[in-house]
Amino acid sequence: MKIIYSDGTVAECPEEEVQHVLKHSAAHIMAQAIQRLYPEADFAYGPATERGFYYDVDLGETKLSDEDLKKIEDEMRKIIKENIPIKPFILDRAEAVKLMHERKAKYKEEHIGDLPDDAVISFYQQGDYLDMCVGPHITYTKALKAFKITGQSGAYWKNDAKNKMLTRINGVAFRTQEELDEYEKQMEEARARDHRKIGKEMGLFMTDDLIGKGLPMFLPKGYTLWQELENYIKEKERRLGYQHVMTPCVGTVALYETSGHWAHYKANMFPAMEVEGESFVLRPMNCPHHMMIYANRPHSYKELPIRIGEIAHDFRFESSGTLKGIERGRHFCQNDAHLFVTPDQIEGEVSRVVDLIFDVYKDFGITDYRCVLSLRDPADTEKYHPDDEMWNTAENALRQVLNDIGIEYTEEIGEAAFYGPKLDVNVKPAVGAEYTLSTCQLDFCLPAKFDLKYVDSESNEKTPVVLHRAILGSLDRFMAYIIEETKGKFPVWLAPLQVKVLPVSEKTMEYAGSVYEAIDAAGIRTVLDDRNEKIGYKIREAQQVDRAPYMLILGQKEADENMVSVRSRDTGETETMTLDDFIAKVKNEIETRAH
RNA sequence: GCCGAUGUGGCUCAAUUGGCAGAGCAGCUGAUUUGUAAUCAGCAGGUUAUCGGUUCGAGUCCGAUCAUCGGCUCCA
Repeated sequence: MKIIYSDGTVAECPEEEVQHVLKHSAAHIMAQAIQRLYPEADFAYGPATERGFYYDVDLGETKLSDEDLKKIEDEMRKIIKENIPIKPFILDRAEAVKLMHERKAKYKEEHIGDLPDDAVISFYQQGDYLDMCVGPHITYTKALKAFKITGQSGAYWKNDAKNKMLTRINGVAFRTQEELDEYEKQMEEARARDHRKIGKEMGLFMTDDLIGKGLPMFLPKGYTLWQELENYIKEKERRLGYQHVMTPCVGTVALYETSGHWAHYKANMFPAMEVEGESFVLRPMNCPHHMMIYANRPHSYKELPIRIGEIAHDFRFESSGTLKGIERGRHFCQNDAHLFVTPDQIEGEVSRVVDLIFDVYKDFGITDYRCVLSLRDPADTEKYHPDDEMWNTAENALRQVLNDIGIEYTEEIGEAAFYGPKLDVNVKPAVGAEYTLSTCQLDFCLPAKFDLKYVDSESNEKTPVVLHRAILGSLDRFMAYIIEETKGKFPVWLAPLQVKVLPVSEKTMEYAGSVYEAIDAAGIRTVLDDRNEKIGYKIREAQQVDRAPYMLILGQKEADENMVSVRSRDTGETETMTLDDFIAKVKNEIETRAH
């Protein structure tokens, strides 16, 4: 595939650039189609992205329907068929501003103003369509062979909620129709493993308008899984010297004024409740509670680090548009802990937290994640606690530790908590945008606000440093993630139903009943399907709906030989063994948390 | 919150230009006694999200509200 650079050079496109150039040129072809259909359209940004491409357009009062998107798609096909040549040219800044001004391209004109002084300002002409763009692009429109408009949404100009909302039209582009078909197949599979769909199918959780939006409820099967996660992580933490506590979900406004949440986090909190002249809030996080537990009595340096953990219920007033099943609700349970350490314990403790994160990921087979060092945006004085020296110390310390541990990470500005920088571990869901699973935050701020102290070896009072960390993040979100990763086919230790006992007919019901009793008595989660149905019917439900790791097929043969036929959910194969061997096998898989 | 779309039994979906709200699965009852991904028959199940409007007549058209979905901003 030939491409043309902004200086007019034509060259064969490097293999690794092909997708990107196709997507970007598709965005231009789409823009041309939009311009033909909506001559008043003013174009903002139209880049290629990881998933596809989009163009942000100001359409004035015009609103697009799905049919309008189809019309744009049809117009794109016409443009491709016309096989229009794509030619670049370069202007100096004054000429570029003048041209954009003449064409009433006010977003492009503003964009020129944002470019550095030495920027080369290039344009691509594509028939009657002109776009300011660095390129490169395909040389003729016919080189775009496969694309699709996937939808529209709103998007703020320059990603800032204070700016005007533009219409973002999204699309995907590929080399061939086959690649496009493959993409659509993948999208369908992703939708099939969406935790909201599987959660409903399996009866893991529910929501109800009368309960309230963003407030999912865990049903018996979902709560079983939940409890396994809770027990798992608390046991891990206990062995690492964590002490678990329980604290209330409501606190005084004064508590959050002390912590600084009231100043920096109020927009994400449910409003205060006035009771008997006092103001209370549902807590958005439990850090202040743990600070007060530390402050409950004096501490010697010999006690540190002190590690306070809690499976903590928190409530956040999330924007309605951001709620998503159990991945993001207005109530959730953090796997939270606060580590109170001396300055020279920071590196060791951060390192232990990082080890714990990856140890847990290994247990769950999580391999697809991304580490981010989240820093403050110094310009955002509203969001962040104002103390440059504190921030510099904390950010440098955390960066230093990460470098010493030797993990790979990228730095992102403006992603820190209001009180300190964090290491975030991010993952991608089946549908939607990346989110944070685990986090480890370094905090020099809250301990000072709460005037926390310890006595050092020279009898001087010192302020401890606090690490905030969540390994499973929130249990809700972590559950959403493993539902999607496993498609509901949980490993035995997590499966809400571990063994389903299926008698072939009522003739073997009594034998099946005794097998069921023995499995149940062994502490394995089991159900006896005593319905008068054919074995194929029972298997189908156990496999497809319950997703039970093991099914026991019990007919006359098994009853006569006093054996069980074990059907595996994952292989579909059957093995005959004694009941004792089967129970031992399952218990072993539970204990070792086999994948 | 913002932009757009959607909302019909528990679930998945039908219902032509506005003209009698229907099917499959699940549930219940009965028959069948079954060998590795759906046995047959019958029964029951709905104020079409809610409220209002247009109309002789509204699931369908209009308005408001609520919820959900795809994004944006934000976030564990």
